[in-house]
Amino acid sequence: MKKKRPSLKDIADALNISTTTVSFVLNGKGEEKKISKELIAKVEAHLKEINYKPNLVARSLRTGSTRVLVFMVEDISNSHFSKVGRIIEDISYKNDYRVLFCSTENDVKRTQDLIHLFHERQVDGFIIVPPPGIEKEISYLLENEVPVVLFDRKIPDLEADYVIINNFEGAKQSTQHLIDSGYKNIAFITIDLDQIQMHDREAGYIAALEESGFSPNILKIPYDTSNIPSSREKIKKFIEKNKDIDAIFFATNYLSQSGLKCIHQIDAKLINKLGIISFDDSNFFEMYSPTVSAFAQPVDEMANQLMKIMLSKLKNKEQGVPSKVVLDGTLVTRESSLKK
Amino acid sequence: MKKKRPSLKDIADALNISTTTVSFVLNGKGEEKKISKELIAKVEAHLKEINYKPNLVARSLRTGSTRVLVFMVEDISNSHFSKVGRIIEDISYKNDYRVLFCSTENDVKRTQDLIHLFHERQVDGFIIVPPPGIEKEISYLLENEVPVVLFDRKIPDLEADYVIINNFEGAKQSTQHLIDSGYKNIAFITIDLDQIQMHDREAGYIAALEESGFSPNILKIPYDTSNIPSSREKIKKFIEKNKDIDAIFFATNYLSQSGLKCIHQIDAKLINKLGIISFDDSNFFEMYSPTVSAFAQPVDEMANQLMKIMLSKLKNKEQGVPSKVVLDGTLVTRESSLKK
DNA sequence: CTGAAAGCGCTAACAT
DNA sequence: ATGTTAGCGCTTTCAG
Repeated sequence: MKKKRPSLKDIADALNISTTTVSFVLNGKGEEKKISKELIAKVEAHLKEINYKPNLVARSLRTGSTRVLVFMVEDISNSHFSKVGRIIEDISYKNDYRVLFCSTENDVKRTQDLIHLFHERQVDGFIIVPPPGIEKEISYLLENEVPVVLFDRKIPDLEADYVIINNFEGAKQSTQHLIDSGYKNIAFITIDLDQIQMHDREAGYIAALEESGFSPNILKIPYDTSNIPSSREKIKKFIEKNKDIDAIFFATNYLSQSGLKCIHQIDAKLINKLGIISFDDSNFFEMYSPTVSAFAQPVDEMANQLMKIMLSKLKNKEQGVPSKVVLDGTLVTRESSLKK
Repeated sequence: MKKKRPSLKDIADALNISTTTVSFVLNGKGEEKKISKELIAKVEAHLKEINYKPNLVARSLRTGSTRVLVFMVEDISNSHFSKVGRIIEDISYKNDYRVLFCSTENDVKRTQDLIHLFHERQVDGFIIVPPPGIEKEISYLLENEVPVVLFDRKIPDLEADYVIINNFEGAKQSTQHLIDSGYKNIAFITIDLDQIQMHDREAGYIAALEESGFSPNILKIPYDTSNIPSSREKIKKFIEKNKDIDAIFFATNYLSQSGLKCIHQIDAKLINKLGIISFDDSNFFEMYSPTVSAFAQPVDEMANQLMKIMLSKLKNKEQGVPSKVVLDGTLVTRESSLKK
C-alpha cells in the first residue's frame, strides 16, 4: 500500500480550492483571513479525515524557524540536569517550542559536533552547559545571532547570557555546616578541571576552613576517569592514607557516588564515622544509608530564569546587554553530616 | 554585526561559478562530476574561509531525507537503555546518520506526541520501546512506510520488526538461581502493567518455582507510582507482612532500587538476610552493599541487531517479512544472591 | 473572501 | 567540464 504523503497541494486539489486557503485554515488563521465558516469546516473535516500531517521541514525552510530548542548538558541522566530539563520542556511547550536533549559528556569535540549538527538543522536556540574549550563555537553562534544561554557555569571573557549559582558561597556554607557539626579534619574531593565553577567551589571550601583555623586537604581526580575504576583507586588510596580525616566534602554528586562506594569497600563501618556532604543533590542520596547531605541548586528557579532569557531573545532578535543571573542554592542536611 | 547566513548562491556568485558546481564540491562529488582539480580546491578554500554551513533543512526538503533517527525508550537515564543508545549512536554515526534520544516514560500520550513531532519533522527512522496502547501510532508509521524497529518488547498482533530478549527464560533462570542458592520462599515484585514482557517474566518465575515445588508470592505495583512514595509503601507493607520471605526477585532494575530502599528502612540488617536478584542490570548494583545480582540483557548484541535491521530498512524501501529477533541474556551473580 | 505566484536554500536532471 | 533550471512543500504578499 504505497501512500505518498499528501501535501497541501493535494488537499487543495481534492477540495478544488487554493493552497493558500488550506494553509490559512491549517494555521488557524481562517477567521483572521475572513474565510467563510463553511469552507473552514469543510477543510478541517478533510484534514482530519486524511489525518494530514504537515511537512515541517518545508515549513521551516519557508519560515526560517524550526521552533526547536536544544538543551545540552554534561549528562542528561544526572538528576540535577534532568530536573532542570523537565521544567524547560514544560515552559517551551507552552510557548510552542519543542526541546531536544543531549549530553556533552563535557567533551569539547562531541559538543562541537552537536552544536554544528543542530545549527545546520536550524534550531532556534541553545541552552548549554559549556565544557571547557568550547568558547569558539559559542562565539560563532553568538556572531550568527543564534540565541544562546549558558548555565551551570559561565565562560570568562565571553559576553554571553548565563544563569549560574554562587558556587563559592555554596561550597563555603557546606564546609561551614560540617565544621558546625563538629568535624575538624575536612577533606575536599574534586575534579581536576580548569572550570570556574570548580575553582569557586574549592575557594569556598578553603575560605570556610581558614575562618575556623583549619587547614585544607584536597584531592583532585582527572575528569576523564571519574566514572571508572582508576579514579576510585585514587579516592581509596587518599582515604586510606589520610586516616585522620573525619569528614569529606565532594565537589559533585557523581564524585560522591564514587566516593561512597570506595568508603564502603575500605570498611563497611567507615561510612558511619565519616561526615559527608555533596555539592549538587541526587535522588540517590535519599536512598543511601546513611542518607547523604547535599548543597542543592534551585532547580525551578534556574529553569525559569533560563527560559525567561531564552524566550525574550527569541522574541527580540536584537540583543541588548547579556543577562547574567547568579542564584543561591540551599543546604539540605541529612544523616551523613550529623556529628557521629 | 548582522551576518546573513551565506547560501550556496552567495558562494557561487562570489566565485563567479554556478551553484551546481558548488553543490557538487560541497558533497564531495567533484571528482565524480569531473570538475577540475583547481576549481575544486578554489571552492573548498572559499568554503573553509567563510566557514560555510549548509542549510540542512533545505537539503532535507530537497532530498526527502533528514538522515536523523530517533531512539525512544522508557527512560534514557536507565543505564540499560542508555548503553544500548550509545552503541546505536556509534553505528549510526558510521553510516552518516545522527540519532536523537528521548524518553517516553511509558506514557502513551507523550509517546504519541513524540512520534508526531519527529514524523512531521521527517526523521528517517524510529527505534522504539513501545508503551502500552501505542499500537495505532506504530501502525500509522508502518503504513506510511517509515522504518520502525521495536525493542525490549513487542506488540502482539502487529507485524513489526523487533529485537527482544527471552524474558521467560531469563526470569526462570534468575528464580532458579535463587532456588539453587538455597532460598525457599521467593517473592516476585513486579509492575502491574499489561505488557507482554512483564507477563513473561512472571510466567518464568512461576515456572521455576513450580518445578521445585515452591509456591509463588507476587506483589504488583501500579506503574505510575513506581517512583514515588506510595509504591514504596506498598513494597514495605508487603515485606513486613510476609515475614517468611527469604528472597525477592524484582522484575525491573528501578523496582529493585525502590525495593532496596524499603528493605533498608524496615531494618538496616535485613538486606543481609534476604536473597535479592533483579531483572536488568544497573551500575547502581555494583555500588550497593551488598552488590546486587541481576539478569543482564545482551546490550551490545541488541544494539547491533537493532541497527542491522534499521539500516537494511533504510536501504531497501521495500520491506519484506519483519525480522523478529529474540536474544538470550546472562545471569550476573553478585553478593546479594549468595546463601546467607 | 479566495487565488496566483514568488521564493526559502538546496540538489540533480538536462543542457551545452 | 560547468551552467540552467525545475522543483521539494510550505507561507504569504498582492491581486482580484
